[in-house]
Amino acid sequence: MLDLKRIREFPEDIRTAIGNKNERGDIDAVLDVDRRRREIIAEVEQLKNTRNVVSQEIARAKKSGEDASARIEEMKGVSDTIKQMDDELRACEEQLRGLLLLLPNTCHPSVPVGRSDADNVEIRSWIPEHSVGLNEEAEYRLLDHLELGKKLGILDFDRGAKLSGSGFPLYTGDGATLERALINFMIDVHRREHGYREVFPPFVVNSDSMYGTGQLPKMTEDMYRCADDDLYLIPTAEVPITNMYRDDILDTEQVPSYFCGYSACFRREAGSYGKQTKGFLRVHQFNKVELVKFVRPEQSYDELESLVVHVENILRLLSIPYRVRLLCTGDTSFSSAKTYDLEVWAPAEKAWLEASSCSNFEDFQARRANIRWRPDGPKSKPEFVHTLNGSGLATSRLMVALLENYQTPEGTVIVPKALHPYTGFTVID
RNA sequence: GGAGAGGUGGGUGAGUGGCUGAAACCAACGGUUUGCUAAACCGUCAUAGUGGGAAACUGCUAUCGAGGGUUCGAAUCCCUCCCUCUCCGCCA
Repeated sequence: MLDLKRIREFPEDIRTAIGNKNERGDIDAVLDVDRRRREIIAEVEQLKNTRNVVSQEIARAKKSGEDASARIEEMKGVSDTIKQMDDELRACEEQLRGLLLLLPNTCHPSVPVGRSDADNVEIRSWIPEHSVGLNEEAEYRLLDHLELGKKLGILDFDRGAKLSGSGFPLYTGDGATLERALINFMIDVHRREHGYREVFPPFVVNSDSMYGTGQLPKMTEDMYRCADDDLYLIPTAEVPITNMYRDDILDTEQVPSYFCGYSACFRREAGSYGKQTKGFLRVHQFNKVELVKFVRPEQSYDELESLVVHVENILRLLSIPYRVRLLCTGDTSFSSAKTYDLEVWAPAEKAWLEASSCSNFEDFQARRANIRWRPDGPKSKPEFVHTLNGSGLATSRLMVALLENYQTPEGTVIVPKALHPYTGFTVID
């Protein structure tokens, strides 16, 4: 949610910023409703003041045995008017909130203005020595992850589809173990090396939580919902972890706080059939380790840089080629002010696959979820924190890159060294 | 699923129609005292909206789980909903 005062003060800037994001938002409506709202407030509060004062007089009069019936009669009318105006005010505020919830975050000035993926900017890349197929052809035909999965008996998309539908992967044997190893490995690195506190969140949340991080009201179509209980399956652990502190005021020393957590992630991916749907490239359920930070506003951009480095570190430890891209305004998501994507190289696909997205939301989510802190000790006035998160990382795309990069000419897959303590085996054959 | 209890400020917890934005205690913060630590004492100690002011600050309004009702006036009475806890049943 954007700051209403800021919209009042700089409506043109906001309009431009929203346009740059390929979004729309009715700034005029916001300003109109807000003006109307403040008019009503001025009037109704005057009346309430009168009512309070006169009620005191009535109390006093009654105590001393005077007749107060004239004033009581008068206040009946005042109360009725107040009731009407309160209704009108509530309607205004609901309308205003509805409008504000639909406005996207604005991008940071360092984000390049652009319309699509083509305008994203590569920041850096990292290619380990053993990599094949990035610039040169491999000496043998590379199998893609589907072929490898089938050949090695570690992925069974057909049976996954039988159980749940397409896009619900089934891992079997060493594939299941490898998946679990990846998750544990990543969490351990983040908690041991990078200073994140581990949480294991619920995988379903209520609608307040979904509003808090910005999935609702715009992304309704993309979420699985348990209608009987009005609960939603989380699309990312970002939702429960960020909402841990919804409606809270954090102490000075609680900021910054860093959390990492595993969750299964559920996405309906409505309307995306036909693109890149094979195997792991687009699924309805996947596993992800998420990083979430609650930080001091003035440090949030430094925190974004370190967040990206933490994710990169996982890929380096696994020795998987990747590149970091800064998303342009048009490609930056609704809630984000600045986003870096990390893409892993899949040599058989000959494609970069998005495996992580690291974003600074500034105070956009904090404002929606009402997450504040006291910047300067217990007496100081609460301010909104800045929130950030990044996938650290999603295993589905990572698994594709891992299998394809670590395959041998014989069609087996070497397990990266870093995972050996977690798998207990060093090769999948 | 059945039965019951309860939701008040950072915490505990008083408060059944007006003098209660809310006692008291604890925690926290500032200070006094004190060889040091501790103790004692004094003071401060919610949030939001809206207006005035350059600002420090200040007026008003709202808020005792949420919403509605009764009333001149509601933390307090009535209704609906939500949540938490306990016991029983069922189950991993």
